[in-house]
Amino acid sequence: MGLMSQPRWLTDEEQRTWRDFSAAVGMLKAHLETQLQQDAGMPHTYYELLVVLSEAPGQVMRMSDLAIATRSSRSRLSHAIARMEAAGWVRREACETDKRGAFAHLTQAGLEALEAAAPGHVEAVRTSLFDPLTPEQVRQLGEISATIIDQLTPRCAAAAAEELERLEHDAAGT
Amino acid sequence: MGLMSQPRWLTDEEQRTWRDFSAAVGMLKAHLETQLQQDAGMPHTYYELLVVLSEAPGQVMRMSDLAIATRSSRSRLSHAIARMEAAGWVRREACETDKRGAFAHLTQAGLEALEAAAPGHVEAVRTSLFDPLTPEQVRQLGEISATIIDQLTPRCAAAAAEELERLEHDAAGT
DNA sequence: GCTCGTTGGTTGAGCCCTCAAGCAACAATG
DNA sequence: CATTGTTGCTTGAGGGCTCAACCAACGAGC
Repeated sequence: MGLMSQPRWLTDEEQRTWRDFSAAVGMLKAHLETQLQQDAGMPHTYYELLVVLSEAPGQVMRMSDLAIATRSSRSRLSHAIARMEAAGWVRREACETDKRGAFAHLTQAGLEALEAAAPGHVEAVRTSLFDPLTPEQVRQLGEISATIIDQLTPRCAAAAAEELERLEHDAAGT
Repeated sequence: MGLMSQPRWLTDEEQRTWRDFSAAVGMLKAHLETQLQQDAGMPHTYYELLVVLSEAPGQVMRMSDLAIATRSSRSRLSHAIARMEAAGWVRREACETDKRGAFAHLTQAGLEALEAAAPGHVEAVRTSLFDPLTPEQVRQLGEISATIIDQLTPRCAAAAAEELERLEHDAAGT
């Protein structure tokens, strides 16, 4: 966009939609966050970590992979795993083949914490999101979400593509 | 729900929708947050405070009203206004009629900060949300959001409705 | 007037996050 | 090898949020 271009302001309709959407997302997030915090004593991000870890073969993942899978920064993951290790839900393990690496290993206590937390959380998602929406709306929400993801992914995709191209170019140059 | 009732797990379809929705919201939020932080040096919540304040007559609001209007806790607002006052965007003013009360007054610098931040933020909302969606999808998103808000409002709505009714009743009583 | 509950607002501790810096182990190059 | 850059992960500082505790000012009842 040009430096001096007029900003394309939102129409009243769009503004109303945007505010409702913001409010809905905020309320939903707050609702799920407090439910999980009160009933299971963990923030939602930790719950997601437990879910992803529990689905991994052997309940073990490289820190880096876990970060990517949960769209988390390395730093955040490091802090989070530190706290979850203190809670006894997870154990760090060294990597033999690459001594920089570290594994996060879901413990039995972690699995139990997840299993205790899951039903309440799913129920909350159901009652606050899926139950009030019609099946058609659920479908629409899925498509809308996919579109937004597509729109926002380019940066990573571009970086990845660029990376790939650079590698291929380097390879071609040799 | 009964104590021992089987949790109503999500179907694969629902699970996919939920994960996409979570991802979309997370990415959108992160995108807007970093845009605003980098271009205007403020978090999104502060931006919202500036917007609401700027729309108030005289650019002044009671702390309490501002908290309600932005769906913020009193505590959060207090901390936020403290920081925004330090940034020179807002000034606290005492209330004469109720000496407990406090006003938040948007300063000229605050208004300018908002006007500087707005175009970039709106553009970001456009390009990441409204542009990629069809008008029909925008309409759908509005309805979906309204439904979610309805579902999650009961607590506040009950209080607000009660308040309104009380006020009307008082007026009728005179 | 005094008490007692409520209301408006602030404060401090603690948690989660981000950002930038740091460090050790690897990998490629000369 | 030695060097240089990169990768995998950690750390510390600082910001924003919540929660509970707090305080002052109001207001209703005796």
